[in-house]
Amino acid sequence: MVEKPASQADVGGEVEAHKERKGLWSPEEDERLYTRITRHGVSTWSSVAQLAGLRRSGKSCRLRWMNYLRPDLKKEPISKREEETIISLQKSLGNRWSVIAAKMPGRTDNEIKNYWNSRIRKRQNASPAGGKGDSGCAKQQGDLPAADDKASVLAGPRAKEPVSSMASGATAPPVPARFPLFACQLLGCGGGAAAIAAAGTTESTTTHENNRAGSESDASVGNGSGGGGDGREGHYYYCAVDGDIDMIHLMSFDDLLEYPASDLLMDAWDRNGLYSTNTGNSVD
DNA sequence: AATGGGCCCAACCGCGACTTT
DNA sequence: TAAAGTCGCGGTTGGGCCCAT
Repeated sequence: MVEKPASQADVGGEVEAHKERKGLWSPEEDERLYTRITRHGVSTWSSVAQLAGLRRSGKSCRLRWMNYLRPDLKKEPISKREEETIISLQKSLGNRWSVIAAKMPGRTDNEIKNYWNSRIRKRQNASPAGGKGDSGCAKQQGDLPAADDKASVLAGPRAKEPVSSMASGATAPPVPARFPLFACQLLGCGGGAAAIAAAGTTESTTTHENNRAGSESDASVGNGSGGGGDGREGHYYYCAVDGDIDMIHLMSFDDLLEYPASDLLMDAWDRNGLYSTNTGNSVD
C-alpha cells in the first residue's frame, strides 16, 4: 500500500529538498514517523514532521499516524458485526464518522467512511426497500433500538463530545474505583456486542489488544479503546474489549440496567481481577 | 494477452473549531 | 479581543488492483 515510484520516494533527495512532499508514504517515511512518535510523542504535529526529518505537513503526518501507523489499529477486514454497527450508528448519528469510529476500537473514521461510501451506501442504493435487504439481522436490529438510541444519547446533540475526543487522544478521566470491572454482550446479531467496563483504574485491563505507543509521554499517542465521561453528572463509562468483542457500545451503568437480563451476556471481573462469565444482568 | 471498467483505499483539500499569544 | 497557528472533520479525488470481456 505504501509502495510508490522511486521518483516520489526520495525522502532525503536533494532535489526539492525544501518542498513539501505529497502522495503516498514510503516505508522509510513511515519508519521515521513511527519511531519519532513512539519515542517522543507528539507535541504539535508540525513539529513532529520537522523533528522526524520529513518533508510532510503536520496535517499529513497526523493523518498517516491516525489512519495507518497507530499500533492499536485493527488490520483485519471489517466484520459483519462491525458493519451492522456502522449501519446502526450511521442511522442514528449521520455521517459523523469520527464519533462512529470512536465507538469501534481499532477502526478509523477514514476507514469507516470509505467502507460506508464504497459498500454500504452503494448496496442500500441498490435496494430501494431501505437497504436492509442483505442483512439477515435487520429485524433484530429493529428489536434492539436501545443500542442505537443509547449511542445517540451518549454521543449527544453537540458536534463535540467526549468520546470523539478520546479517539483523538485525550486523556481518559478517572473512573470511580467503587465500580467493578465488567464487560457485557448483547444477544442477537443485530445488536452485536455491547461492552462496557468501569474499572478501578484506567489502565491495562481495559485497553484493547495493545497500547504500546500509548505508554509514551504524550497523551495523543495510541490511546487504545479509551474511555471517558458520558456527559452526565456522576456517570462514567469505560470500554473493555477482548478478542471476541469487535465492537462496543458505550453506556452508563444505569443505561445498561435497562436491558432485560435475558439480553445480556455478562463477563465480569471483580475489583480484585477475578473473572467469571455469563453472570446475567447483575452488574452490581 | 490486452484492455476497459469498476472497486477500494490512501491521501488531499477546504473549512470550521479550538488554542495560544 | 483579535489574529495567527494548529487541529480535526467530512467530502472528494487519484491511482492501483482485480475481473470480465
